Order: sequence, then structure tokens, then C-alpha cells
Amino acid sequence: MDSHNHNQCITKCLQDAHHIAVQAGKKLTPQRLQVLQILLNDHRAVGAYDILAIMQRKPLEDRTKPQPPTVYRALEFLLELGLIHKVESQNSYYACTIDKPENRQHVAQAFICNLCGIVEEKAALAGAQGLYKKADGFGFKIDRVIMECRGTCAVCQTEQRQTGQRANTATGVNI
Amino acid sequence: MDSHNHNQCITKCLQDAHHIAVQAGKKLTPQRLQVLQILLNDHRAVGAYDILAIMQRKPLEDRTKPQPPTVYRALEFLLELGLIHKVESQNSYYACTIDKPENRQHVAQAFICNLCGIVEEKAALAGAQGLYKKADGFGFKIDRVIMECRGTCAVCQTEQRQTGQRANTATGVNI
DNA sequence: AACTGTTATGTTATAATATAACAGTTGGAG
DNA sequence: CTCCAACTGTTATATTATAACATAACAGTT
Ligand SMILES: [Zn+2]
Ligand SMILES: [Zn+2]
Ligand SMILES: [Zn+2]
Ligand SMILES: [Zn+2]
Repeated sequence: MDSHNHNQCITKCLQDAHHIAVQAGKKLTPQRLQVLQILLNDHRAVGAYDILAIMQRKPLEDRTKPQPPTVYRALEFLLELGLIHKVESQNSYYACTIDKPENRQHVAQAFICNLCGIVEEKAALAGAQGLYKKADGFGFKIDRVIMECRGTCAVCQTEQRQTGQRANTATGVNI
Repeated sequence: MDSHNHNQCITKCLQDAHHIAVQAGKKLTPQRLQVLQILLNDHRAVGAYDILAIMQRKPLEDRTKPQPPTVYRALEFLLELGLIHKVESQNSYYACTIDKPENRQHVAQAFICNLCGIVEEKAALAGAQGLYKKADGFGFKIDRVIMECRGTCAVCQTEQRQTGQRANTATGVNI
């Protein structure tokens, strides 16, 4: 059902990432890159401590085992550049898959499967317009929009059995 | 600017609450009622531990000082009945202000002021339709929709000064 | 090279949010 | 009355995130 070439997807995202970082005058350092790669590894949302566990299993050259602040700093950096998004309803993170014409932020609609954790990301177009218009109606100035849909993806609906593989990110994600 | 009669608003919400609880065959016990009243006290989003602090300052008759599970149990109950909502992007909670025709859940759009913490709640109508339609397009079955707008309310835009009163819920909310 | 400002990272500890687990209590249904 | 289910109390712990301070790496300047 999925005509998704993930190798190509990763390559494209990494190119974009370097480009965006340079444009913003920032550096995509090895650690930041590692976090981005972990999130790019598949299209699931991954928790900060799952990322930490992965990094600790494969520490970078000449580096000690990373600690929580290392992960959160990298996440903050990547969030600011719009390279990743946070799933607020699950305290987890996923790599942005939307084409970024300039390096502008966009309003993301995330469809998160409660069973397998996969995230399907769409750009909010008309949907966001309505929110901005509604906010204008009572003088509210929007800085940031969060739109998340929790539910069941097509694959998990087909497989009746609950796989229980959800949130098993620490062991399921390889880098 | 705000033609809001809050006493009336609270009364109405409490009536609805009792009605909805009875219809669902559940009980609005004193503790649950206390949590609801704390959230009804104003239209700000309040954190679980702020609620806890308030409850500990004014414990109910014949009750010891409540502990975290007490608060989270009450919040879970009220969430299930749709009487309150959680602000996922801030780990806080606010009382639902939308008229509830039956006791059906609704999709809430929350406009949260980053400065004063006030929440303006709207019911998502057309906006949610678009999401459900979009989800249908790739076979995703939606259980729950989260729509949050973070920004600045009209009042806080007028007052240039940052009041810094945001999140000062433990001391600011009286019951 | 030595100095300096800036960004990035390391390290330790702790804050903030949320739940597990089990014991006790209560209030109706039968 | 007895039993069951719902509710509550209690202790401990899990999970998520940040504060605070020290050090390193780097770039430009003299
Ligand atoms: Zn995106
Ligand atoms: Zn799935
Ligand atoms: Zn509501
Ligand atoms: Zn405000």
C-alpha cells in the first residue's frame, strides 16, 4: 500500500536539513545530525529518552555517553529550524516530511497511529486559514498552531490483532 | 471588552456537569467537584500540581491532604465526561465552556494566551470536517483531534508590559 | 601566538509531570 | 446482610524536561 521510497526520503530530508541550517547561519553538528537521523530512520514519533538510549548505544567518536540535556538541546535546535516537530499529545518527536520551499516554518497536521506510532504529516492549508480568521475575530494573535489527530492508520486497521509494537521505539529503531 | 458574567458561567457549567454525570451513570463526588470548581474559577489553564496545591490548602471535610493520584483521577474522570480539556502543549487543564446538547464529546479549538494563560475555547466545526475528510483520503481512522493555538490574547496585546502573571496559577487561583 | 567573544558540549543535580501498585472504605444491588 | 464495584488513601516510582555551572571548540583580532 505504501509506495514510499524511504532511502530517497531520508536523502532528500538530509539535503534540505543542511541547506536550511546553512541559510539560518547555524551548524548541523554531528550530534544534531545523529538525532535528526534517528528521527528520519522511520516515520514514527520517538520519545526523547528513546533517542537518548539509541545515542548511548552508538556514541559518536571521541564522545562520552550523552546525557538528557544533549538530546533536548539537539531537539530544540531542530525544532527551531522546523526540521522536526513535537507530538504534544505524546511527548515525542518526528522528522518533518513536508517540502520546505524557503526555510519557513509551516503549520503541520500530524496523524498519529496509536498502535504503531507512525506519523503521517500533512501541511495545513485551508484548515489553518480558518483558525487565523477565527482568532482575528476576537483579537487573538497566533504564534503557533498545533493540530494532531490520534487514531489508527490504514495498516493497523487491516491487521485486526493489536501488534503492541507501539512505543517500542528504544528497541525498534535502528540507526 | 469582556461582557462575560462569570458567576452565571460557573453556575451553568456546574448544572451541565451534574446532568452529564447522572446521564453517564457516574457520580460527581466532592473531590471531583472540587477539581471542576478550581478549573471553573477562571478561564485559565491550570496544571495538575497547581490544582493539587490548591486542594491541599483547602482540604475537604474529613479528608487528609490529597496526593497526586487524587488529582489525576479526578482529571481523568472529568476528561472522560468531556467536562474539561487538556492543553497538550502545556500539560494543563481547563473547564469546557461549550454548550453540550447531549453529553457528546466535541472537538475543541483552544486559543491559549502565552502571557496570562487564559483559554478561549471554540467548537471546531468546518475545521474538523476538513481533518476527517483528509484522514479518509488515506484510510486513517480518527479517534481524537487536538487543535491548539498558542499566542497572545487581546488584553495582553493592549498591555505592552509583560505582566509575567502567566502560569502563576498556584497563587492566583482562589476557590 | 595570545586574547576575546561566541557557540556548543559535558556534567551533575533536580524540577515537573504522571502512573503503578496495593490497601482500605463505602454504598448499593441482590 | 453480603458481596461487589467504585471510590479513595498511601507510598513509591516512572517519565519528561530543565537549571546551573564547567569546559571545550571555534572564529576573529591584535
Ligand atoms: Zn513539517
Ligand atoms: Zn498503525
Ligand atoms: Zn469543550
Ligand atoms: Zn493574555
